[in-house]
Amino acid sequence: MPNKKISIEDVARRAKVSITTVSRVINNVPTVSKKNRARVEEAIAHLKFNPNVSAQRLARGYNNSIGLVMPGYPGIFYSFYAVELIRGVGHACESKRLDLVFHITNGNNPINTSNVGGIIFADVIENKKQIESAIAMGTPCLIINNKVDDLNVNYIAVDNKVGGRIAADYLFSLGHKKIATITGNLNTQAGAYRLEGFKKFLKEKGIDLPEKYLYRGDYSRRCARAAAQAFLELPEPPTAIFAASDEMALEAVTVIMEKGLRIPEDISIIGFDDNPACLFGPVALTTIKQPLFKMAEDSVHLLSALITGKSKTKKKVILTPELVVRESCGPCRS
Amino acid sequence: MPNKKISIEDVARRAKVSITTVSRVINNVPTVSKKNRARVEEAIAHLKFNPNVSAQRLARGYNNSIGLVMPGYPGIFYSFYAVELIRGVGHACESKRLDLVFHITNGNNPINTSNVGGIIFADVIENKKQIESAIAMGTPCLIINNKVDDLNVNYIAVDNKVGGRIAADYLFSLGHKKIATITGNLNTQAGAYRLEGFKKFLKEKGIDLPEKYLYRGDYSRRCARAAAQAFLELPEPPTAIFAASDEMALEAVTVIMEKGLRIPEDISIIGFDDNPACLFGPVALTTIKQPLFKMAEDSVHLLSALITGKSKTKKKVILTPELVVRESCGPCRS
DNA sequence: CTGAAAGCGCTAACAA
DNA sequence: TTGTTAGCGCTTTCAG
Repeated sequence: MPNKKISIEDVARRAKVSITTVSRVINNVPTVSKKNRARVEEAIAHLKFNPNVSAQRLARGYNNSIGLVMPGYPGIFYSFYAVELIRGVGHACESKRLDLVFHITNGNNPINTSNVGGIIFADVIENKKQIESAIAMGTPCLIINNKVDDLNVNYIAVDNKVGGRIAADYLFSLGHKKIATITGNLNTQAGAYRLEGFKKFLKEKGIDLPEKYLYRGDYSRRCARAAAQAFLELPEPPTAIFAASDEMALEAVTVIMEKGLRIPEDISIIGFDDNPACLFGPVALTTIKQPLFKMAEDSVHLLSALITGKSKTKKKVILTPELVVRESCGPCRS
Repeated sequence: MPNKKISIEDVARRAKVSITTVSRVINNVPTVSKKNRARVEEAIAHLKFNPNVSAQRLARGYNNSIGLVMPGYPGIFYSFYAVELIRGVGHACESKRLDLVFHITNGNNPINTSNVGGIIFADVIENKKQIESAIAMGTPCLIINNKVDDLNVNYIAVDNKVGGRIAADYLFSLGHKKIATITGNLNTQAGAYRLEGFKKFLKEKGIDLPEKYLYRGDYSRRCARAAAQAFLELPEPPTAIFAASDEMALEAVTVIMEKGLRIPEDISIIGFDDNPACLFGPVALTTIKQPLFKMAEDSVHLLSALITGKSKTKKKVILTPELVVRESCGPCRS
């Protein structure tokens, strides 16, 4: 079960140098003669030597691998959100040659921080103590997509309130007054803030958001379907709908078209995310774009700087989402 | 940048025992007196001690973490396939308290096997040498969803030929003769085998699969859309379509309904995967189910047994996919 | 049931 | 430019 054990010593013996020299070659330390370097490289190649990472980490006293902690609630993996983060963090780690240690958490299992240099928390759901304890251990932490100001921790988040606001603003500018929304999971900050920004703008314009136009969803297609059906059965159906995710918007589109209504002529619909799936289906979806992939990549770079000590101060980055106009919204006709 | 350093020694000091005893407590070695165990546990809790994983691994000479290597071609993360594997492997590792080291590979970057106990390769695309070299290093390897008999390596795969066959059989049993298919990426074994099984069955029944009914896709919605459009424009459109993934099937459904045709009355369609998304949309999708999540979980268990030496022999597991009948296929009417 | 001591494979002063 | 040596924090014989 242990791996074959070709150690730095074997390499040193074959190259007829000290292990220090081998170590220098491994670590690209310049002060090695051309001749010795060549010999060492030959030996490494010949023996198919790979340094023992555990030994390196132990000796160095630090560890540059990155932990990614993903909340494990049902359905999260079917969200564009989760996939983009995994993809972004994964690619960034690969290109920086950092090990990515992936965890799915239920919020309770404590994380042994000793085998990662830092941790990226993808959203915060029921696992604040986890974060607190990681911070207490002195591990650099970074939270994605949640403003967590009370913990004094690094975060990169999108301004979801502004996102909700932009959606409302756009629909309003098109002349809509009867505007409904399918929210995300309101236990997530994203869900709650999008609704908040959305509602606030409407209120400023003197538009009411009655209960019947407010469907509390959870980002799932199931909810979106139920919501859309409910809206359409209303005596006064909305003329526009804001869905807190593209997935939900797409499902609403399907329901609406099943009923024989047209988009955007009869109903306008706007999503959130800028999921590539927006481009497919019967109508290209207008949406609010949030740079998930980039956030994920940036997180790795930032955390990496924190781990290596290149960056010392707490970073709090807020990105602004933007409107992407496609075909699913049109002027209000009624 | 290094973590705070509370070591086993600090714990020993506080508990007034030797570090050996502390080690025993950490590792649940039974031969520790109740009294000492309690003292050590108190000290561990008080000091918030976490064993240094790198030191443990170095001392033990092995490492029970699991590497998951995912091919990095564009679009893979938008597949149900990839997500299910990540989810399944992730959950299994979490429940076995194994570290999961996640890699996205382009096939070239060699993998340093020294920091994982074993590796799961999620499919094999252009990275056979990687696998070979991991095997050569003595690292237990397991391949998901590819029969790779020439490498004498462990695998868990679904029988894709049978899957394709089941699809053809079902459509044929419904009376269809004009059957088209949208294939997956034919560079993947899954894509190629599904087509092969599908074609073979048809041939056995004396049914031809003309070029016009064969669209070489890549699992993307884009392809599916193009394929469906092409089929519908044919002078003699097919009465049934087999799509090599549910995603593609779903997109085809959308296209077909956009044209005003009904499913399954005008065209039957069957997918592959049993993606939960099958249940949504205008018509519940009939599909071929493959147990991706379970395969992923099983992979972890199997690999773990291989790593710890509990299992010695090569395992080659072939799972059979099964038909899931829902609403998208009906009898041939023409 | 307990502890002393010898490494695990590597890095990083320090000396040469 | 090189090599010697002392650890990094833990596990694991081996005595006691």
